[in-house]
Amino acid sequence: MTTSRATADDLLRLDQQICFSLSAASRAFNGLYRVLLKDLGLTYPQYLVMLVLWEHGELPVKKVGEHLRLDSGTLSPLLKRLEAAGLVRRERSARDERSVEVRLTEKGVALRERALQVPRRIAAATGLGLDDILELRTRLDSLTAALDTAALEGAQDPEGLP
Amino acid sequence: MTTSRATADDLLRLDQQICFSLSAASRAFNGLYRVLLKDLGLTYPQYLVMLVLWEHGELPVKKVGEHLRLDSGTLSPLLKRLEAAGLVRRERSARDERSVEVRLTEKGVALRERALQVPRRIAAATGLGLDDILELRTRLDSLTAALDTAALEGAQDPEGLP
DNA sequence: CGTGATTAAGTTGTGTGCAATTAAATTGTG
DNA sequence: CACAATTTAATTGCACACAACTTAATCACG
Repeated sequence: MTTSRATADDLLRLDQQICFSLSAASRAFNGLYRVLLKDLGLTYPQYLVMLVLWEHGELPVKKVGEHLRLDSGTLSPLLKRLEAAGLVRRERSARDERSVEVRLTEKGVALRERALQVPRRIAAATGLGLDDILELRTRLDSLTAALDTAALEGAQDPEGLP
Repeated sequence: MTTSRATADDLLRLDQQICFSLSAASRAFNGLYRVLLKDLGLTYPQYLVMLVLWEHGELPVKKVGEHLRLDSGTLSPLLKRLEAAGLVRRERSARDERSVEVRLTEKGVALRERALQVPRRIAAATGLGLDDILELRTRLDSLTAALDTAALEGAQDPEGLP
């Protein structure tokens, strides 16, 4: 037990650095988006929803959730706020009354024009070139896929390791 | 107006991919930690606090917040929960009665032994080698620094761009 | 010494994020 | 057709994050 103590300690310290770095980066992004989106009256998750709607026009709540990996527990109140802000309308689908269609209002469509400047500012703030950004995105996506797989597998102890 | 439309559209789509990738990765990590930490009875932010305390032993709330970039609005209730779980004690400093010292209990110290296995599982789940992990950490840290600087500068429109 | 500025925690309010549950509609199957 | 299983939103409850504010203690400076 004493023999592997030093290594385990190192891992614990390393882990602190890794998980901290990730959550710090995430919150730093969030903070910058908060500043940039303040004028638009949007939060960062609300902006993500609007991006999806700007691209697809009209979608059931379910599809919005699939695009963003968010469930109805998060989306329902968020969409209510967007509706209260006059940016979207929610209507029960006539074809399938379980489903609720989310549709942009004129005001919601119009907001897109003002949002067009956001990505440029974000890109500038990262201090990274387009290639670096794309590479980072690729890395993050494969990391996400790996983490999801591990979580689904119940996160058993990795086999074959001491 | 029509001339730059396509480019701005592309940027908006690109932005969707980048910001989504980051928040998705962050939440995927969170989800895996949730699974791994369930046995320990800790949430991910609580685990971060415990890591800091395991390394430093005893710290005022202020210092914990500096290590993790969290303010008292987040830490006060979190520390109360850790105290209710019997993992830490909070005591007003005798030297400076504005300050509250957070100290591990015996139970809190003991929990460290069970936490030692977490980083190994996380590392295994990422599917990355130690070098890749360290490089990713470096990238994320510099990204965080850049984003913080931009946010502090009020996120003015980047100069010299159309 | 006294008073205004500063600092440290805590509190309040808003907005996610997610698990668990509920309610309603649809689908599949005998 | 009837009825169980599934699907879709919504709701509830808990735990962050963070802004804005409050309270209490300390500091700084005349």
